[in-house]
Amino acid sequence: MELFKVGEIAKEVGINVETLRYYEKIKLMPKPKRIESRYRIYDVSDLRRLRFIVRAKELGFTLKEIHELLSLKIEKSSTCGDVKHIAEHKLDDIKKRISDLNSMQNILEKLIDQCTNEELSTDVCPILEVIDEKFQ
Amino acid sequence: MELFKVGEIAKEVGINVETLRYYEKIKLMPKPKRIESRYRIYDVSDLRRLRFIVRAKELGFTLKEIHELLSLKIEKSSTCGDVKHIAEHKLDDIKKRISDLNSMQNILEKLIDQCTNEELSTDVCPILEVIDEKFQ
DNA sequence: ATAATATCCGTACCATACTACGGAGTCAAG
DNA sequence: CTTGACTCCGTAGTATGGTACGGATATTAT
Repeated sequence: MELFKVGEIAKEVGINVETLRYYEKIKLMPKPKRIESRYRIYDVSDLRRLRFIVRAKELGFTLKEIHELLSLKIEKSSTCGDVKHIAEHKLDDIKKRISDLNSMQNILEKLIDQCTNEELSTDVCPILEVIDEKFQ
Repeated sequence: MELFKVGEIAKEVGINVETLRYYEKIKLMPKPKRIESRYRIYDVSDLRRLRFIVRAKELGFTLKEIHELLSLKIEKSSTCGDVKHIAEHKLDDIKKRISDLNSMQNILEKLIDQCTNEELSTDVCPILEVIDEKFQ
């Protein structure tokens, strides 16, 4: 069983120690076990959770949203409906994000292609075509 | 030709007037024309740009990144290579985002399905499987 | 065994992205 | 023709998500 001190796990995921303490403070990360010296000790499940947090942040989710995503689990039969409801909401949001990112991808590919072919300049913003694809 | 006062265009895209003034201050939005009273007057191209900004923000891009995306245009042949380079970078980032969001989508769909079938509880976080998909 | 490095904690500071305030001028409706 | 809503501007305050500081212990390397 692999264990990490705070500096080790922080380095592993590319954040710094203070940030990890901050995540603990706001309850995004659970309080870890301590050894006699009061040093924090993390295990692989902490590493997994932390990796998710870091990547979800890069994907543009707020810490609050990440917390909600991590809370999506069926703990008692009574909360099953709630979980489903929230998950459907998140799913909807994610589908829209994917769709809009796909539009951006298309535009960027077109733009790169134009650049490659040394086409003549335009004074417009190609990226704004994303909006044209989306609205009307 | 449709024209808007600051309050009208702000309402149209769902931000408030101060935010729009802020975007102008940081040069994310261009300085608009003024009528005699010094009131700002916006047109449809401003609306288009503003809609892009708002959605890109929701997608998790910072205002700086949005500025870069909006600056991606071929103005002189000399900048063509630069534009291509930046666009390729952005494209790469966007592709990775889409891929990870797809993972999340799969997990959420599975979770919703489990909820629908009233399956038994688990004390784990289903969403963390996203990480398992990514790191072998 | 002692120096360098890591961790502890609380608190203060920082950047980004707004949001509110307040006094003055402008415009539109009754 | 005035009253209420809108806009002007600068400046100050707020929320989120960290980052830095600094003195005290703990651990590790030489």
